[in-house]
Amino acid sequence: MPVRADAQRNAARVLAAARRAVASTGLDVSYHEIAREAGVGVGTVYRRYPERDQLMAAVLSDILTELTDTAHQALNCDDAWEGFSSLFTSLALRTAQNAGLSGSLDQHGGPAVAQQRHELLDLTRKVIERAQGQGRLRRDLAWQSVLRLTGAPAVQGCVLGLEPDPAHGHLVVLTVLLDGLRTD
Amino acid sequence: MPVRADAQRNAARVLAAARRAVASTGLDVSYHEIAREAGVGVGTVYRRYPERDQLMAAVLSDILTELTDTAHQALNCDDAWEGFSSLFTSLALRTAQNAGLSGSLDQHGGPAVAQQRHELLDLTRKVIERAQGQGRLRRDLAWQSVLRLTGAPAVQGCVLGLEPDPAHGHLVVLTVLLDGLRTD
DNA sequence: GAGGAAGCGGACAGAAGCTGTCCATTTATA
DNA sequence: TATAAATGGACAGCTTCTGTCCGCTTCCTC
Repeated sequence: MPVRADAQRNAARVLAAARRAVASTGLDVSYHEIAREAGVGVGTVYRRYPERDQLMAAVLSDILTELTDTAHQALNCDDAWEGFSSLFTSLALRTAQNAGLSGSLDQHGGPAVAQQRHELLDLTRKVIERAQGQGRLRRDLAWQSVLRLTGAPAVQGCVLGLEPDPAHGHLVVLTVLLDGLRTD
Repeated sequence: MPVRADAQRNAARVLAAARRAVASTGLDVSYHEIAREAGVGVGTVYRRYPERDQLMAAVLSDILTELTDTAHQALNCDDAWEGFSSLFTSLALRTAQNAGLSGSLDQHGGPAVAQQRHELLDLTRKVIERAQGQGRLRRDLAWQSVLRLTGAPAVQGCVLGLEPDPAHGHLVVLTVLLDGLRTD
Protein backbone atom coordinates (compact mmCIF):
# COMPACT_ATOMS: atom_id res chain seq x y z
CA MET A 1 0.00 0.00 0.00
CA PRO A 2 1.34 3.41 -0.99
CA VAL A 3 1.70 6.33 1.40
CA ARG A 4 -1.68 7.83 2.12
CA ALA A 5 -2.41 11.26 0.67
CA ASP A 6 -3.25 12.87 4.01
CA ALA A 7 -0.08 11.49 5.53
CA GLN A 8 1.99 13.09 2.78
CA ARG A 9 0.16 16.39 3.22
CA ASN A 10 0.74 16.38 6.94
CA ALA A 11 4.40 15.50 6.55
CA ALA A 12 4.89 18.60 4.43
CA ARG A 13 2.95 20.73 6.90
CA VAL A 14 5.01 19.48 9.81
CA LEU A 15 8.31 20.17 8.08
CA ALA A 16 7.25 23.67 7.08
CA ALA A 17 5.97 24.37 10.58
CA ALA A 18 9.19 23.04 12.09
CA ARG A 19 11.23 25.39 9.91
CA ARG A 20 9.17 28.36 11.00
CA ALA A 21 9.22 27.30 14.64
CA VAL A 22 12.97 26.67 14.69
CA ALA A 23 13.54 30.02 13.02
CA SER A 24 11.55 31.96 15.56
CA THR A 25 12.13 29.99 18.74
CA GLY A 26 15.36 28.07 18.24
CA LEU A 27 16.44 24.46 18.12
CA ASP A 28 14.90 23.74 21.50
CA VAL A 29 11.39 24.47 20.30
CA SER A 30 8.83 22.09 21.82
CA TYR A 31 6.98 19.42 19.84
CA HIS A 32 3.70 20.90 21.01
CA GLU A 33 4.55 24.26 19.48
CA ILE A 34 5.47 22.67 16.17
CA ALA A 35 2.22 20.70 16.20
CA ARG A 36 0.20 23.84 16.97
CA GLU A 37 1.99 25.74 14.20
CA ALA A 38 1.32 22.89 11.76
CA GLY A 39 -2.30 22.50 12.83
CA VAL A 40 -1.89 18.82 13.69
CA GLY A 41 -1.80 16.83 16.92
CA VAL A 42 1.44 16.20 18.81
CA GLY A 43 1.10 12.51 18.11
CA THR A 44 1.50 13.16 14.41
CA VAL A 45 4.76 15.01 14.91
CA TYR A 46 6.13 12.33 17.25
CA ARG A 47 5.13 9.57 14.80
CA ARG A 48 6.95 11.31 11.95
CA TYR A 49 10.06 12.18 13.97
CA PRO A 50 10.42 9.92 17.02
CA GLU A 51 13.86 11.41 17.69
CA ARG A 52 14.46 15.12 17.93
CA ASP A 53 17.62 14.75 15.87
CA GLN A 54 15.65 13.41 12.94
CA LEU A 55 13.44 16.49 12.97
CA MET A 56 16.39 18.85 13.17
CA ALA A 57 18.20 16.99 10.41
CA ALA A 58 15.16 17.40 8.17
CA VAL A 59 14.94 21.11 8.89
CA LEU A 60 18.63 21.74 8.38
CA SER A 61 18.77 19.67 5.24
CA ASP A 62 15.91 21.69 3.82
CA ILE A 63 17.74 24.95 4.46
CA LEU A 64 21.06 23.65 3.16
CA THR A 65 19.49 22.46 -0.07
CA GLU A 66 18.14 25.92 -0.79
CA LEU A 67 21.47 27.57 -0.05
CA THR A 68 23.47 25.13 -2.13
CA ASP A 69 21.31 26.09 -5.11
CA THR A 70 22.12 29.73 -4.53
CA ALA A 71 25.82 28.98 -4.19
CA HIS A 72 25.89 27.16 -7.52
CA GLN A 73 24.26 30.13 -9.21
CA ALA A 74 26.81 32.45 -7.61
CA LEU A 75 29.71 30.39 -8.92
CA ASN A 76 28.26 30.39 -12.43
CA CYS A 77 27.83 34.17 -12.38
CA ASP A 78 30.23 35.88 -14.80
CA ASP A 79 31.01 38.79 -12.52
CA ALA A 80 32.81 37.44 -9.44
CA TRP A 81 31.76 40.36 -7.24
CA GLU A 82 28.15 40.09 -8.26
CA GLY A 83 28.20 36.36 -7.54
CA PHE A 84 29.81 36.92 -4.17
CA SER A 85 27.50 39.70 -3.08
CA SER A 86 24.37 37.79 -4.06
CA LEU A 87 25.47 34.69 -2.16
CA PHE A 88 26.54 36.82 0.78
CA THR A 89 23.14 38.48 0.82
CA SER A 90 21.30 35.17 0.65
CA LEU A 91 23.36 33.70 3.47
CA ALA A 92 22.86 36.78 5.57
CA LEU A 93 19.11 36.93 5.10
CA ARG A 94 18.79 33.22 5.73
CA THR A 95 20.85 33.55 8.89
CA ALA A 96 18.70 36.45 10.02
CA GLN A 97 15.58 34.35 9.50
CA ASN A 98 17.11 31.52 11.49
CA ALA A 99 18.72 33.41 14.31
CA GLY A 100 17.72 30.58 16.63
CA LEU A 101 20.10 28.16 14.93
CA SER A 102 23.30 30.05 15.71
CA GLY A 103 26.15 27.66 15.28
CA SER A 104 24.59 24.49 16.60
CA LEU A 105 24.55 22.73 13.27
CA ASP A 106 27.33 20.42 14.33
CA GLN A 107 25.46 18.71 17.11
CA HIS A 108 22.54 17.77 14.90
CA GLY A 109 21.89 16.16 11.58
CA GLY A 110 24.34 13.30 11.43
CA PRO A 111 26.68 12.46 8.54
CA ALA A 112 24.24 13.18 5.71
CA VAL A 113 23.66 16.75 6.81
CA ALA A 114 27.35 17.15 7.60
CA GLN A 115 28.16 16.16 4.02
CA GLN A 116 25.63 18.65 2.66
CA ARG A 117 27.09 21.35 4.83
CA HIS A 118 30.63 20.52 3.75
CA GLU A 119 29.61 20.82 0.12
CA LEU A 120 28.04 24.22 0.69
CA LEU A 121 31.08 25.44 2.63
CA ASP A 122 33.33 24.37 -0.23
CA LEU A 123 31.23 26.20 -2.79
CA THR A 124 31.18 29.29 -0.63
CA ARG A 125 34.95 29.24 -0.24
CA LYS A 126 35.32 29.10 -4.02
CA VAL A 127 32.96 32.04 -4.51
CA ILE A 128 34.89 34.13 -2.01
CA GLU A 129 38.33 33.23 -3.31
CA ARG A 130 37.31 33.88 -6.89
CA ALA A 131 36.18 37.40 -5.97
CA GLN A 132 39.42 37.94 -4.06
CA GLY A 133 41.43 36.58 -7.00
CA GLN A 134 39.84 39.13 -9.28
CA GLY A 135 40.72 41.90 -6.86
CA ARG A 136 37.11 42.83 -6.22
CA LEU A 137 36.94 41.65 -2.63
CA ARG A 138 39.45 42.76 0.02
CA ARG A 139 42.16 40.16 0.53
CA ASP A 140 43.04 40.88 4.16
CA LEU A 141 40.31 38.60 5.44
CA ALA A 142 40.33 34.82 5.43
CA TRP A 143 37.35 33.27 3.69
CA GLN A 144 36.09 32.01 7.05
CA SER A 145 36.08 35.53 8.42
CA VAL A 146 34.16 36.79 5.42
CA LEU A 147 31.69 33.98 5.86
CA ARG A 148 31.20 34.76 9.50
CA LEU A 149 30.20 38.28 8.57
CA THR A 150 27.03 36.89 7.08
CA GLY A 151 25.81 36.51 10.64
CA ALA A 152 26.05 40.22 11.32
CA PRO A 153 22.72 41.34 9.85
CA ALA A 154 20.95 38.90 12.14
CA VAL A 155 20.98 41.66 14.74
CA GLN A 156 17.70 41.86 16.63
CA GLY A 157 18.30 44.99 18.69
CA CYS A 158 20.87 46.97 20.60
CA VAL A 159 21.52 47.95 24.19
CA LEU A 160 19.91 51.30 23.56
CA GLY A 161 16.54 49.71 22.97
CA LEU A 162 15.94 51.04 19.49
CA GLU A 163 13.10 49.15 17.87
CA PRO A 164 14.62 46.31 15.81
CA ASP A 165 13.24 47.21 12.37
CA PRO A 166 14.07 43.83 10.85
CA ALA A 167 12.58 44.80 7.49
CA HIS A 168 15.17 47.47 6.64
CA GLY A 169 17.73 46.85 9.37
CA HIS A 170 19.24 43.84 7.65
CA LEU A 171 19.57 45.74 4.41
CA VAL A 172 21.41 48.65 6.00
CA VAL A 173 23.89 46.30 7.65
CA LEU A 174 24.33 44.46 4.36
CA THR A 175 24.96 47.68 2.45
CA VAL A 176 27.58 48.92 4.86
CA LEU A 177 29.27 45.53 5.10
CA LEU A 178 29.47 45.16 1.32
CA ASP A 179 30.83 48.71 1.03
CA GLY A 180 33.41 47.79 3.62
CA LEU A 181 34.29 44.60 1.75
CA ARG A 182 34.61 45.75 -1.86
CA THR A 183 37.87 47.16 -3.09
CA ASP A 184 36.68 49.39 -5.91
CA MET B 1 20.12 52.16 62.15
CA PRO B 2 22.39 52.22 59.07
CA VAL B 3 22.46 49.54 56.37
CA ARG B 4 24.34 46.51 57.62
CA ALA B 5 27.70 45.77 56.04
CA ASP B 6 26.79 42.27 54.90
CA ALA B 7 23.60 43.56 53.33
CA GLN B 8 25.58 46.10 51.31
CA ARG B 9 28.07 43.46 50.24
CA ASN B 10 25.32 41.14 49.13
CA ALA B 11 23.49 43.89 47.27
CA ALA B 12 26.59 44.51 45.17
CA ARG B 13 27.07 40.80 44.58
CA VAL B 14 23.49 40.36 43.45
CA LEU B 15 23.62 43.26 41.02
CA ALA B 16 26.89 42.04 39.50
CA ALA B 17 25.53 38.51 39.23
CA ALA B 18 22.32 39.78 37.67
CA ARG B 19 24.31 41.64 35.01
CA ARG B 20 26.29 38.55 34.15
CA ALA B 21 23.21 36.35 34.18
CA VAL B 22 21.16 38.71 32.02
CA ALA B 23 24.06 38.99 29.59
CA SER B 24 24.42 35.27 29.14
CA THR B 25 20.85 34.04 29.54
CA GLY B 26 18.62 37.01 28.76
CA LEU B 27 16.02 39.07 30.55
CA ASP B 28 14.01 36.00 31.47
CA VAL B 29 16.80 34.56 33.61
CA SER B 30 15.45 32.89 36.75
CA TYR B 31 15.94 34.27 40.24
CA HIS B 32 17.50 30.98 41.28
CA GLU B 33 20.18 31.29 38.64
CA ILE B 34 21.02 34.81 39.73
CA ALA B 35 21.20 33.68 43.36
CA ARG B 36 23.48 30.76 42.42
CA GLU B 37 25.69 33.09 40.39
CA ALA B 38 25.86 35.54 43.29
CA GLY B 39 26.48 32.85 45.87
CA VAL B 40 23.48 33.84 47.99
CA GLY B 41 20.09 32.30 48.70
CA VAL B 42 17.06 33.04 46.54
CA GLY B 43 15.41 34.73 49.48
CA THR B 44 18.09 37.40 49.43
CA VAL B 45 17.47 38.22 45.79
CA TYR B 46 13.70 38.33 46.28
CA ARG B 47 14.07 40.55 49.35
CA ARG B 48 16.24 43.02 47.42
CA TYR B 49 14.09 43.03 44.28
CA PRO B 50 10.53 41.89 45.05
CA GLU B 51 9.50 42.81 41.50
CA ARG B 52 11.33 41.59 38.45
CA ASP B 53 11.10 45.05 36.93
CA GLN B 54 13.09 46.53 39.79
CA LEU B 55 15.89 44.08 39.15
CA MET B 56 15.93 44.75 35.43
CA ALA B 57 15.84 48.48 36.01
CA ALA B 58 18.91 48.20 38.23
CA VAL B 59 20.78 46.15 35.64
CA LEU B 60 19.88 48.45 32.77
CA SER B 61 20.67 51.57 34.74
CA ASP B 62 24.09 50.15 35.53
CA ILE B 63 24.84 49.53 31.87
CA LEU B 64 23.47 52.90 30.77
CA THR B 65 25.62 54.74 33.28
CA GLU B 66 28.76 53.16 31.88
CA LEU B 67 27.80 53.96 28.32
CA THR B 68 26.86 57.56 29.08
CA ASP B 69 30.37 58.05 30.41
CA THR B 70 31.82 56.74 27.18
CA ALA B 71 29.53 58.97 25.12
CA HIS B 72 30.65 62.08 26.99
CA GLN B 73 34.27 61.20 26.31
CA ALA B 74 33.46 60.70 22.63
CA LEU B 75 31.84 64.11 22.36
CA ASN B 76 34.85 65.75 24.00
CA CYS B 77 37.27 64.07 21.60
CA ASP B 78 38.85 66.59 19.19
CA ASP B 79 38.70 64.30 16.16
CA ALA B 80 35.05 63.67 15.34
CA TRP B 81 35.75 60.38 13.57
CA GLU B 82 37.86 59.09 16.41
CA GLY B 83 35.13 59.98 18.87
CA PHE B 84 32.50 58.32 16.77
CA SER B 85 34.43 55.13 16.15
CA SER B 86 35.34 54.69 19.81
CA LEU B 87 31.72 55.17 20.92
CA PHE B 88 30.53 52.89 18.14
CA THR B 89 32.99 50.24 19.26
CA SER B 90 31.94 50.52 22.89
CA LEU B 91 28.27 50.27 22.02
CA ALA B 92 28.90 47.32 19.76
CA LEU B 93 30.95 45.38 22.29
CA ARG B 94 28.46 46.12 25.04
CA THR B 95 25.64 44.95 22.83
CA ALA B 96 27.55 41.80 22.01
CA GLN B 97 28.04 41.12 25.71
CA ASN B 98 24.35 41.64 26.34
CA ALA B 99 22.86 39.88 23.38
CA GLY B 100 20.09 38.66 25.65
CA LEU B 101 18.71 42.16 26.07
CA SER B 102 17.90 42.78 22.41
CA GLY B 103 15.48 45.62 22.21
CA SER B 104 13.40 44.96 25.28
CA LEU B 105 14.60 48.01 27.15
CA ASP B 106 11.30 49.74 26.70
CA GLN B 107 9.24 47.26 28.67
CA HIS B 108 11.45 47.52 31.72
CA GLY B 109 12.96 50.14 33.91
CA GLY B 110 10.27 52.75 34.29
CA PRO B 111 10.68 56.51 33.82
CA ALA B 112 14.09 56.84 35.51
CA VAL B 113 15.74 54.39 33.17
CA ALA B 114 13.85 55.85 30.23
CA GLN B 115 15.28 59.25 31.07
CA GLN B 116 18.82 57.81 31.30
CA ARG B 117 18.34 56.12 27.97
CA HIS B 118 17.01 59.28 26.37
CA GLU B 119 20.08 61.16 27.54
CA LEU B 120 22.41 58.55 26.08
CA LEU B 121 20.52 58.51 22.80
CA ASP B 122 20.82 62.28 22.58
CA LEU B 123 24.56 62.20 23.18
CA THR B 124 24.97 59.47 20.61
CA ARG B 125 23.02 61.42 18.00
CA LYS B 126 25.33 64.39 18.58
CA VAL B 127 28.45 62.26 18.17
CA ILE B 128 27.14 60.81 14.91
CA GLU B 129 25.96 64.11 13.46
CA ARG B 130 29.22 65.82 14.34
CA ALA B 131 31.19 63.20 12.43
CA GLN B 132 28.80 63.51 9.50
CA GLY B 133 29.08 67.30 9.64
CA GLN B 134 32.85 67.04 9.32
CA GLY B 135 32.44 64.78 6.31
CA ARG B 136 34.18 61.87 7.98
CA LEU B 137 31.13 59.63 8.28
CA ARG B 138 28.89 58.80 5.31
CA ARG B 139 25.84 61.00 5.21
CA ASP B 140 23.43 58.67 3.43
CA LEU B 141 22.41 56.99 6.67
CA ALA B 142 20.15 58.44 9.36
CA TRP B 143 21.73 58.52 12.80
CA GLN B 144 19.26 55.85 13.93
CA SER B 145 20.43 53.54 11.17
CA VAL B 146 24.04 54.08 12.14
CA LEU B 147 23.15 53.37 15.73
CA ARG B 148 21.38 50.19 14.83
CA LEU B 149 24.54 48.95 13.18
CA THR B 150 26.12 48.65 16.59
CA GLY B 151 24.02 45.55 17.03
CA ALA B 152 25.65 43.81 14.10
CA PRO B 153 28.79 42.48 15.82
CA ALA B 154 26.57 40.68 18.33
CA VAL B 155 26.46 37.82 15.85
CA GLN B 156 26.71 34.47 17.58
CA GLY B 157 26.92 32.17 14.58
CA CYS B 158 25.65 31.56 11.08
CA VAL B 159 23.51 29.01 9.29
CA LEU B 160 26.61 27.25 8.07
CA GLY B 161 27.55 26.22 11.58
CA LEU B 162 30.94 27.87 11.71
CA GLU B 163 32.18 28.06 15.27
CA PRO B 164 31.20 31.51 16.65
CA ASP B 165 34.65 32.81 17.58
CA PRO B 166 33.31 35.68 19.71
CA ALA B 167 36.81 36.80 20.64
CA HIS B 168 37.85 37.94 17.16
CA GLY B 169 34.52 37.77 15.35
CA HIS B 170 33.26 41.02 16.81
CA LEU B 171 36.43 42.80 15.82
CA VAL B 172 36.26 41.67 12.22
CA VAL B 173 32.68 42.84 11.90
CA LEU B 174 33.63 46.14 13.51
CA THR B 175 36.55 46.67 11.15
CA VAL B 176 34.49 46.02 8.06
CA LEU B 177 31.59 48.12 9.30
CA LEU B 178 33.83 51.08 10.11
CA ASP B 179 35.54 50.75 6.71
CA GLY B 180 32.11 50.79 5.13
CA LEU B 181 31.09 53.83 7.16
CA ARG B 182 34.06 56.17 6.78
CA THR B 183 34.31 58.45 3.81
CA ASP B 184 38.05 58.92 3.51
C1' DG C 1 30.83 40.33 75.09
C1' DA C 2 25.91 40.11 75.47
C1' DG C 3 21.44 41.11 73.65
C1' DG C 4 18.46 42.13 70.05
C1' DA C 5 17.34 43.37 65.53
C1' DA C 6 18.30 42.79 60.74
C1' DG C 7 19.49 39.77 57.31
C1' DC C 8 20.27 35.20 55.46
C1' DG C 9 19.64 30.59 53.24
C1' DG C 10 17.25 27.16 51.38
C1' DA C 11 13.33 23.88 51.91
C1' DC C 12 8.94 23.76 50.15
C1' DA C 13 4.27 24.16 47.92
C1' DG C 14 2.05 25.44 43.88
C1' DA C 15 2.04 26.65 38.98
C1' DA C 16 3.50 26.07 34.39
C1' DG C 17 5.18 23.77 30.57
C1' DC C 18 7.36 19.84 28.23
C1' DT C 19 7.90 14.87 26.89
C1' DG C 20 6.22 10.81 25.17
C1' DT C 21 2.32 7.34 25.14
C1' DC C 22 -2.06 5.43 24.18
C1' DC C 23 -6.44 4.60 22.18
C1' DA C 24 -11.07 5.97 20.48
C1' DT C 25 -12.15 8.17 16.32
C1' DT C 26 -11.54 9.68 11.63
C1' DT C 27 -10.05 9.15 6.87
C1' DA C 28 -8.18 7.21 2.64
C1' DT C 29 -7.96 3.38 -0.26
C1' DA C 30 -9.38 -1.06 -2.41
C1' DT D 1 -18.54 -0.75 2.26
C1' DA D 2 -14.72 -2.92 4.74
C1' DT D 3 -10.34 -2.38 6.51
C1' DA D 4 -6.08 -0.72 7.76
C1' DA D 5 -3.55 3.41 8.25
C1' DA D 6 -3.33 7.78 10.32
C1' DT D 7 -4.92 11.15 13.48
C1' DG D 8 -5.68 14.13 17.63
C1' DG D 9 -5.40 15.23 22.05
C1' DA D 10 -6.00 13.66 26.92
C1' DC D 11 -2.95 12.24 30.28
C1' DA D 12 0.80 10.81 33.55
C1' DG D 13 5.27 11.86 34.93
C1' DC D 14 8.95 14.96 35.02
C1' DT D 15 11.51 19.29 35.22
C1' DT D 16 11.90 24.00 36.28
C1' DC D 17 10.30 28.23 37.87
C1' DT D 18 8.08 31.46 41.37
C1' DG D 19 7.44 33.25 45.74
C1' DT D 20 7.02 32.38 50.83
C1' DC D 21 8.30 31.18 55.33
C1' DC D 22 10.97 30.30 59.32
C1' DG D 23 14.97 28.60 62.00
C1' DC D 24 19.58 30.17 62.07
C1' DT D 25 23.48 33.51 61.49
C1' DT D 26 25.63 37.91 61.39
C1' DC D 27 26.16 42.54 62.58
C1' DC D 28 25.69 46.56 65.45
C1' DT D 29 25.12 48.84 69.91
C1' DC D 30 25.85 49.51 74.50
